[in-house]
Amino acid sequence: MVETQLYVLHASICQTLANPKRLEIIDRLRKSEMSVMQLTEAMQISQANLSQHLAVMRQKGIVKTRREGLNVYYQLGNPKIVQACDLMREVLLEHLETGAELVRGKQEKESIP
Amino acid sequence: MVETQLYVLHASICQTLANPKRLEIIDRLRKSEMSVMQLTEAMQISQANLSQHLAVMRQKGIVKTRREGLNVYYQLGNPKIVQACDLMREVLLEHLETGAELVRGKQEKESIP
DNA sequence: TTACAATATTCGCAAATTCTAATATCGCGA
DNA sequence: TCGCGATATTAGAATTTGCGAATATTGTAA
Repeated sequence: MVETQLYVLHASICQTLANPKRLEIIDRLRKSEMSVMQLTEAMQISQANLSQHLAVMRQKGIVKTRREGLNVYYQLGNPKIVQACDLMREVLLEHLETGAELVRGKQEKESIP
Repeated sequence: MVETQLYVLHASICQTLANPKRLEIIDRLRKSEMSVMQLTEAMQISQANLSQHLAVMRQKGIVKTRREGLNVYYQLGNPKIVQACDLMREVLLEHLETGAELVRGKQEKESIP
């Protein structure tokens, strides 16, 4: 089944977005491109770790790069990424509204009727 | 930082979508609601495992349930989920077009310039 | 060519995920 | 109440992921 392969690839895209630091990177890059150094300074994260996250996103086409001397500038690879992230954030916020527990550590499970 | 917490929650939504089986479930539910039994028969997966996946998605508000006698019917909890999935699939397909390696196991890394 | 700054990669380990097997719960009819 | 079908939960092993530490690469200027 070719469908199965698509789900696997699709899941790997989601997996790439499934990290708070990477989401913050995306959020910062939506305003403008940034160099690795700029990102390192803006975020609380080591340069090596940042570079790892960027590599993961690069391989999935989520960000793309432009070199300028010693610096490498990262930008979003596809505007649809931002749209998808915004949609997911809306889903999150709507879910928080109808059951405002999650915000402060209460992990009350959603019950079945 | 309240932002950080949001990124963590957002990442957990993405994590929930980061599984091929769960994406297939979402894809099946977009057409119509289905009972656990119907899903079990339609997908190649054990009932226990399916139930686990459904529980994960339930807790994140991605699916919701309706009971009818012994059967529990699942449906999507928010139409925006489908939109987000479609967008991510477009990103995936566009990325595959510009570098058609991934499809057949060649994991050539995206290089920096 | 050498040195240095910016960035990337590799390695090893703790923590998180996923799956199967086994068990539990829930609703209904006899 | 008892038994059964549908669904849910738990436990444990195997795999994957995230991160720090160390090291490598790349581009530039002296």
